[in-house]
Amino acid sequence: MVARVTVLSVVDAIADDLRRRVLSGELGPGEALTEAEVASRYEVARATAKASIEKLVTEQVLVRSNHKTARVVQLGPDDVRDIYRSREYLEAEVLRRLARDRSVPAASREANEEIGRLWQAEVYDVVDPDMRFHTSLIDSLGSPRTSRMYHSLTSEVKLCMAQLQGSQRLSPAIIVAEHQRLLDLICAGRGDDAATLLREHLGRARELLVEALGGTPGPEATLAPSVLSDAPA
Amino acid sequence: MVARVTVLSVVDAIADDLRRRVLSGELGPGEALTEAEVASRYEVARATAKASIEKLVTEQVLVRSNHKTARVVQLGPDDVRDIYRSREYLEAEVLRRLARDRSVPAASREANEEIGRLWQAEVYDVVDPDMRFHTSLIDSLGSPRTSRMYHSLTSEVKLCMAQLQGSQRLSPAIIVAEHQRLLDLICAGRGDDAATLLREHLGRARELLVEALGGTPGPEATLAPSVLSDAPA
DNA sequence: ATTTGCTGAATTGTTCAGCAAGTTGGCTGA
DNA sequence: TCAGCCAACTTGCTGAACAATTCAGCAAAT
Repeated sequence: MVARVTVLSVVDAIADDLRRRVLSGELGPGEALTEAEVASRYEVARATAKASIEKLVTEQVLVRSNHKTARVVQLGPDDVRDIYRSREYLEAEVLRRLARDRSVPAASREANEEIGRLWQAEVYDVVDPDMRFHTSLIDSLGSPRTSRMYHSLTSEVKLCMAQLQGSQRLSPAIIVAEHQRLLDLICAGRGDDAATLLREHLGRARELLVEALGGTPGPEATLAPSVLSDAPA
Repeated sequence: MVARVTVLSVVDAIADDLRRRVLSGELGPGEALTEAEVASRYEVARATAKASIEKLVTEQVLVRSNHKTARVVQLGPDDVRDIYRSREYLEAEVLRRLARDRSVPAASREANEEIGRLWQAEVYDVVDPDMRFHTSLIDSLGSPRTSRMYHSLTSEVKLCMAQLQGSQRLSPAIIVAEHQRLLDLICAGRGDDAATLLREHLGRARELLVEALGGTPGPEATLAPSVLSDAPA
């Protein structure tokens, strides 16, 4: 095994900082970022600033068309629906595969326990460990490309969160219970039921986000949470 | 509908041409591409060449680490397995969704018919319409992000093909039959069976590729092609 | 014989100044 | 009111330059 250290180029370092500022809400949706501004703020040449901006454009953190100045991406209701639909597609099949092998990732268990621990703390931020729960499911497959695809979605989810700070959150109690139920279904080899529960789980979060963004709720009726019950298959 | 023309920047045009040269096999795996070479070949400034190269690096067509010269990516057996596994994950769930709605995309039908048409031609290239068959299944969902994720995989599949020109191909007859069967299963609402057949279909192509790349075949036994029969569910 | 250190060529990372082309927003004149 | 025009700003690209890094080869030291 080769030991690896990461040497950040200036371009990467600036891109990282800009990404952080967008994700933290310091740069709001639609905000303009000219190359000259970035260059002077970080005291680098315009070419360097340009490269950083273009990197974030390919990551979909910024948007820009020819000869126009880059802006922080603005996610609308349709984007949120699409992001969550794509999450469902990928994650559902992963759950089926895990259920087939009855393989419950330890990292997922731990992430869910963490949500449970900070459940009754004064201020809790459930987003981060929640994300870890889902990504650890994906990552447990050991498929770099699948993980990479899912990562591009989670980064957009984080962007959603950043763009509606202060909106009401889902109850951590429900989240923890559903996560646990997902793991149980995997352990029981019930892939279809896990996929169905995942649809409800993600669907609820999605509709909350869509509503918070001012969109009208989707047409699909909330499914009866049949698989949440403990009735044997 | 507004008429749209796409104005390619110089950077994009060069990136497109380099990509074409890699995919056509003109640039073999591991081949070096220095910024100065690209700059002089296309008669542009080095900064422009650099941007083109970096674009292809983010697309995974080229690879490069800090201060090293970019090289055409070399896909090994593990890469091929990972690419096809990821394809399976994404495409299997899409088939289930399509089957749920019994929605058979017209474009997929057409793409498969095209494979059938050039089946007995002197020289046939089945790769392109085959790709179209699969992508049209994904695209029929109308989810930009799902399509984008799948596209990143198909471009790597094309790269595989480019890197082993002359290896034996699968029989077009079998491909057409299995594609048709997939569409039939979708039409019949048998999502699970479609997903299973897809696993076999992609698995066979994958093992052929892995073998051609000198890897040892994977451990999984070939499944009995039960769903290929016409027995009712 | 293997390691170490040096050196020079090649390559990348970044800067700077500048020009052409495109966009934006405000002003003018009908 | 509003189309058209102009000026300021911004991006796309260039060419040259310099610093930092990699790499291969070779000599010296262990």
